[in-house]
Amino acid sequence: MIRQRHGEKPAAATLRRLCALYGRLEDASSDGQRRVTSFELAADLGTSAASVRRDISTVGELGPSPVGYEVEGLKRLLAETMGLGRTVRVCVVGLNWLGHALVSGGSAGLGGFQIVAGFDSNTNRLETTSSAVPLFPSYDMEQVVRREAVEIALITAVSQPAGEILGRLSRGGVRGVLNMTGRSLGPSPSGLVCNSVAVLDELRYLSVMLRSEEGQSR
Amino acid sequence: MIRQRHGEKPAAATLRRLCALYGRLEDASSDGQRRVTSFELAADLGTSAASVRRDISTVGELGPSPVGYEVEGLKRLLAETMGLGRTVRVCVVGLNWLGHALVSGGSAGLGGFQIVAGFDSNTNRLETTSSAVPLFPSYDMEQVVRREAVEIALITAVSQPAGEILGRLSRGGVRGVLNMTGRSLGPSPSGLVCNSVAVLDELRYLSVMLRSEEGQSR
DNA sequence: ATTTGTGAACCAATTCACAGCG
DNA sequence: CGCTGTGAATTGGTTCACAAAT
Repeated sequence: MIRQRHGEKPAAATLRRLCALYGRLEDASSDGQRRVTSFELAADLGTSAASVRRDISTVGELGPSPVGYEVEGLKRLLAETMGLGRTVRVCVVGLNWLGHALVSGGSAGLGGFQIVAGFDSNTNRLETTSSAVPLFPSYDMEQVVRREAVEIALITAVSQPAGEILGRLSRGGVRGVLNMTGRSLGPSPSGLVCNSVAVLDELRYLSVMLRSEEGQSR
Repeated sequence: MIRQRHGEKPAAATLRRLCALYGRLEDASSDGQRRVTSFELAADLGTSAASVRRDISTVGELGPSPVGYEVEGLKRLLAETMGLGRTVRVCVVGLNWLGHALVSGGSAGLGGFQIVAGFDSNTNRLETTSSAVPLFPSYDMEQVVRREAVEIALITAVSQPAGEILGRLSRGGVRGVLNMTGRSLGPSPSGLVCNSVAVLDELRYLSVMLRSEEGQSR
């Protein structure tokens, strides 16, 4: 009972939330949950129920019923329309504390994203780092990512010229980059999509929210 | 030449961007940069110059000049109006790969946020973990965070009842939580602000963006 | 010449409120 | 009843375009 939907592509903000929703469904699924209402999902995701329903409706519909969404069905619908669910090969660039943690943890807790290589320009560090995945010096990056068919790079640190690194990745066939350095990487080569997650910015935002609700009830 | 601004409080989206902007200014400052234009900032932050100017104008103004913003002045303005710049004491809850990396790295790279304690309910792990900060069992959480005056908790993992952990933190005086577990923590006790950063969701979003620009030019 | 600050116009996204259904 | 799906209304956010300043 999955009806695919009208051609209107979902807006950016909606896509982002649908990704979070998909994650929540994986959890619910592995917890053995069968059905889930828009209200429960909204509470978990920190949105409104109306928003959850609206988001889902942009991508398909599962038939109105007074009983909520069927977890597996909804998960499958999202996986199909958004191309999720398959395994994606990723690499880690920069073996500082974060990069080190990622490669030593292997791909545990990374869902369908599989770490297949780690890079650092400091060759000493390549030897002293314990890792669950093979490590390479940065000058081999282009060849290794091509050979290993890496789709996405997690960048945790860059020494000096970020453009150089992005170039190597792009030429090696990488198409997406997640910038975790907290600093700008400069302009991306065309064909390379670049996102960023900045823990530090998030902490700052949290701290200003605390400051601004100093006095009042809520 | 800092004129403080009208009482209209900045919108949420704007505040978030201003936090990122503040980070960029710290970088520029330590790189010895003197002045910076809205165009440069926009390129670094991935927004438009108009948006940068609008954001800044919600918080004050530094007098129009054909020469850009003075880095130190703007940084100071943001620090004052948003309460940034001071040192904030934080703790780490859960010593999995990420928590371990955070406590062993000390507060390096965390800007003005200082890690003062780590917690885990597994007492074995407390002994086997190398750390730059003192570690405690979870049942001491309430007392330790009170004693150490912790303002914000970074949660990297929870064993079973998340509500229990949030309760201890809140009773101990913690006012903000950054959820890095990738899973919902359930309802927060009142008075506890909870944000989340989900690397996995970000990776998913990146992967759907790649899929959806498979065929076309841009 | 350039770059800021800002009305005004525009576009996007969220919420409201309710019809429809099991 | 309780829950979904969705027009309509509303709120929020971004861009445009230009006056002011230097």
